[in-house]
Amino acid sequence: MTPDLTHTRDLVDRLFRLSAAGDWAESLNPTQRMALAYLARANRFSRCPSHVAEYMALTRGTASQTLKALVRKKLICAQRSPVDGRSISYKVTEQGALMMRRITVVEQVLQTMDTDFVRTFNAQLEIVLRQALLLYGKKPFGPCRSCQYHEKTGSGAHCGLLNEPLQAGEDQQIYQEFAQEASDVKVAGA
Amino acid sequence: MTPDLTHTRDLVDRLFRLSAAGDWAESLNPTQRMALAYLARANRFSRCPSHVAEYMALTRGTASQTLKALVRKKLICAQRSPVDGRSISYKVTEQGALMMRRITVVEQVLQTMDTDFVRTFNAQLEIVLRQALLLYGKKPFGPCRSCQYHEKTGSGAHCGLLNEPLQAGEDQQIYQEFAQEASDVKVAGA
DNA sequence: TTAAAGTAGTTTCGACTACATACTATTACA
DNA sequence: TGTAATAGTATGTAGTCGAAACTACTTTAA
Repeated sequence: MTPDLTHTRDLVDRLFRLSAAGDWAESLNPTQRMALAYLARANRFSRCPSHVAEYMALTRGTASQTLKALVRKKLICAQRSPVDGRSISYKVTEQGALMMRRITVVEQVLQTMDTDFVRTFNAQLEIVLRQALLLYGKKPFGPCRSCQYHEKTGSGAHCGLLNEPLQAGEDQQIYQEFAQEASDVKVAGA
Repeated sequence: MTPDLTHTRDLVDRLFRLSAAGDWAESLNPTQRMALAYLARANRFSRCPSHVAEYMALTRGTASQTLKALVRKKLICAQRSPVDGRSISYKVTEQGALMMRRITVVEQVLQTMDTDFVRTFNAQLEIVLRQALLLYGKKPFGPCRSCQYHEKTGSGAHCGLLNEPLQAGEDQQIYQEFAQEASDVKVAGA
């Protein structure tokens, strides 16, 4: 019997909505929370409005609005790029970082579960998301370190795409220009 | 190494948002789509505003608004209960049913994947969702048929909780008063 | 070298989600 | 028979969301 795909879709929807409803917090709605969480995890090349939009599957206009709301609440602050006059990068403030310490619903649920189970669940979600991104012509994301342009140097690391040296710890952050090595790509259904 | 729970949460969020963005359709936003999909799958005892609210993890007020929007668009219609003067049940119109035929993003993605993979993914999502519902004191849902109050009779089936006979096919629909048998509950991490 | 095309971000508009809160009908129960 | 519980709704505030139009830079190519 083929599985009911509508049911699977339903499960994803409900899990998200349950978590969204539970994570509404004092003046921080699910959208704002996700944008803030992204900024807190993205490296310094990936914190522009268009990156947030791409990551959250929003239009640039919508992302711009949400970012403005976060600035109003002093959870992030804007920094103009010295290189490109059009570009703006957002940085999470201390207040914003503090906000991210709260444990969310999904995390709380997963804490009660077996480590192996979580690992498998994670891997499966990644496969499905990767496939979805592929189907929709969107860029994959990942930690800088596992990008094919990541180069180890004597003292630290270097980005071969932007030709920029990387600071310590930066290679663990999410990177927009991420390009996965072919050998790393997992095959669905394995 | 313990898995990164924040990352898992992120994956759920992104998968949902990607699917939500892709499924925006002519005058039908993701919330309305989900409410309509629920009504299309719920049995006749489970199509009230409060049921929709419970299922979608919304307040009754918000559910009421969304339902009103669907009525405006003639995708559902209201039916007052003859038994309880407070209660209203919504029914999907033909136009609404037609709208539900469209294949959604997640379904499209899963179609490209291995059947066994989808089955496993499904089971895992169910385990996580069940745990989340439990943690938040929410009711589990399921097809009428697998409810502990479901009783087979000679000609068809009967609901032992509401003491109502069930019509043909009705036992495949989603049921709000669902009570799962203890032996059916899957254990996480298996 | 400058005009056209492209890119980054913003603004505005209209429709709507979402919560909280307060409110109106019922219906249940003590 | 009155209070409590339940079902649904209205209202107000905040903010999401896409579409489209717009500003201000940057790249490209003639």
